[in-house]
Amino acid sequence: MIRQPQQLVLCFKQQQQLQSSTLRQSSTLNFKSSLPSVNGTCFKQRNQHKNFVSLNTPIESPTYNYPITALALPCKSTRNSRGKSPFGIYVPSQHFTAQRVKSPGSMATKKKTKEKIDVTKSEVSPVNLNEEITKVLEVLARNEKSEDNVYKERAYYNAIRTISLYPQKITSGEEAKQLRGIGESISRKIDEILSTGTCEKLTESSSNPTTQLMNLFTRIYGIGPVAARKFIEKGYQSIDDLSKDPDLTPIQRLGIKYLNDFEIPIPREEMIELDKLVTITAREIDERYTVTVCGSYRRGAPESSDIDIVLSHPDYISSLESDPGELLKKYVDCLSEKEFIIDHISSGAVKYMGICRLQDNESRIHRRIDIRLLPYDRYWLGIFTLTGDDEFNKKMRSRAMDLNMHLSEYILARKDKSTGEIREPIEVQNEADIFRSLGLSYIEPKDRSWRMVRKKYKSDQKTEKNVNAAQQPESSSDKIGKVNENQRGGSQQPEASSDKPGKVNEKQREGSQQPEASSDKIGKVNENQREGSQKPESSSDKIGKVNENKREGSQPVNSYHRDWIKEEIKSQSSSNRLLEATKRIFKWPWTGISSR
DNA sequence: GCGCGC
DNA sequence: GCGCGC
Ligand SMILES: [Mn+2]
Ligand SMILES: [Mn+2]
Repeated sequence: MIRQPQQLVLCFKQQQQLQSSTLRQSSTLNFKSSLPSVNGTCFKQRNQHKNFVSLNTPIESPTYNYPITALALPCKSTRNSRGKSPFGIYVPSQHFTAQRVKSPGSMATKKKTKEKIDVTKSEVSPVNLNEEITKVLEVLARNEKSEDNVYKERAYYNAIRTISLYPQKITSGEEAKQLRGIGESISRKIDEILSTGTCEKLTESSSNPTTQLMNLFTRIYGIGPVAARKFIEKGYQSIDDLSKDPDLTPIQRLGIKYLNDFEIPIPREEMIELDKLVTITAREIDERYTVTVCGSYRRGAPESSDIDIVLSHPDYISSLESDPGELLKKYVDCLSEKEFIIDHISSGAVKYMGICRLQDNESRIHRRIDIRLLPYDRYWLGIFTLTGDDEFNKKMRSRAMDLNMHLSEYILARKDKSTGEIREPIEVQNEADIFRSLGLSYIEPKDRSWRMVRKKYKSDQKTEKNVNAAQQPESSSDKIGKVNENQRGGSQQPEASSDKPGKVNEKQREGSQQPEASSDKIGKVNENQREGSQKPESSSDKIGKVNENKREGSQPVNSYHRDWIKEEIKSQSSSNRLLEATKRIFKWPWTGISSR
């Protein structure tokens, strides 16, 4: 029985990121399954946010008459040239893997294409010499984001990163095209920018009212591409129009209310004050709370966009019997009583999102605050994930998949080869354990900002000790003192404090204090640990006070400069091969950027 | 990439 | 399913 081509809807959410090459329109896909073998063409439909696959081969199956919603299953990224099964789809009650067919032609042309230059392989520019170009590309990237074209957005950011590192002023699109991340389309735009200062795509979009409105509306917290489009279809022309809509969700109303404040970055000085407040507040309720401010702040960024807190308590661990209870609520209530938290966006048992403000003076700006309650014994996985950035997390999880493992803030585990089932967790006592299990060299928090565009750098003095730190963030012209704070913070590795969370043993289940670091770490533990203070301590934001804070009995002031041991960089640099391998795996080596 | 809350 | 978080 011959059938018409069937459409499959591919949903890429919550699955391994699919490289744009995998998603390119007209890619031929071949599905091998319990159903007869089929293949189809991948395409994107206008005004649809999903990717479709139309089947070229007719299929006969009981599911034929049903709309088939397909999920892309974990797939090997295309950079894995061993390329087992780069694609898989899931059909309700049917489960089959699929293979992307590489046409012989495309293989041949792939071989023919010239090796692209990796700018990070040689000396990079300390400053962005091509700002004229990257500025335009940044707007184009943001436009694509508003339209929900995440792959195009990423492509632009990749290009921007390359170009901003390029050690010369680019004089032609052809020159730029030699670099990785810049292809036909962007190189053409570069020629346009060089001769006219702008490009057609930009002028076109900035004169297109719909694009402008998309950009405007998606700036509002709680309004994504879908909602924005809906509001535009209703005919709204401004935020004023929008705010009269009865269908606005409470969250979107907050988004409008605080639109201006949310776009003001949080300087690191303020982050440190916020850190102090949230740390002290937890101690006031219960000494056993552990508060760690993560996100860009932990990556050492000079500015942050919000406050990301990992909260942990020995009463909540990753066992079926353990439940989060009111641990998070109690903490949030306390912060609300202090009138620090003033509005709530969402509030669950393990994740809280809200709005806060320091009150010491009227000029304080409203800030976004996120709090995640994570199992005490999974503390380090939580820290790792919540430190990010998102691109870094994706790459790490992708790496885990390549190794047939699963990585999330809750678990690092191997998967069963045949069933794909997640097996028992791999022990994680600190962040270094995660890198080790993934076969990677240790990457410092300050080197984990893989998404954002590099802004300013000062040329670097490479130390033998820290081979990773090819560059350090340049001091933002304002504060000199901040630089030291950042650099020091960057290399500071909060690991394995004497009472660090992460390990649950019998004692702990009874709610007693933490044991010492695991034995395999002892050799690396420095003098800090032997002090055996009750709680992870912290220094204030000034280097001069570090020693002072190391004294036993001093109160933790914030979570950042906690008196944890520094992961021995020496052990990293001793394995230069591992470092080189790590850089190879991720094609974009970390460049020392600290950004939010 | 994976997970939370609505 | 959307929007958000990293
Ligand atoms: Mn953040
Ligand atoms: Mn956040």
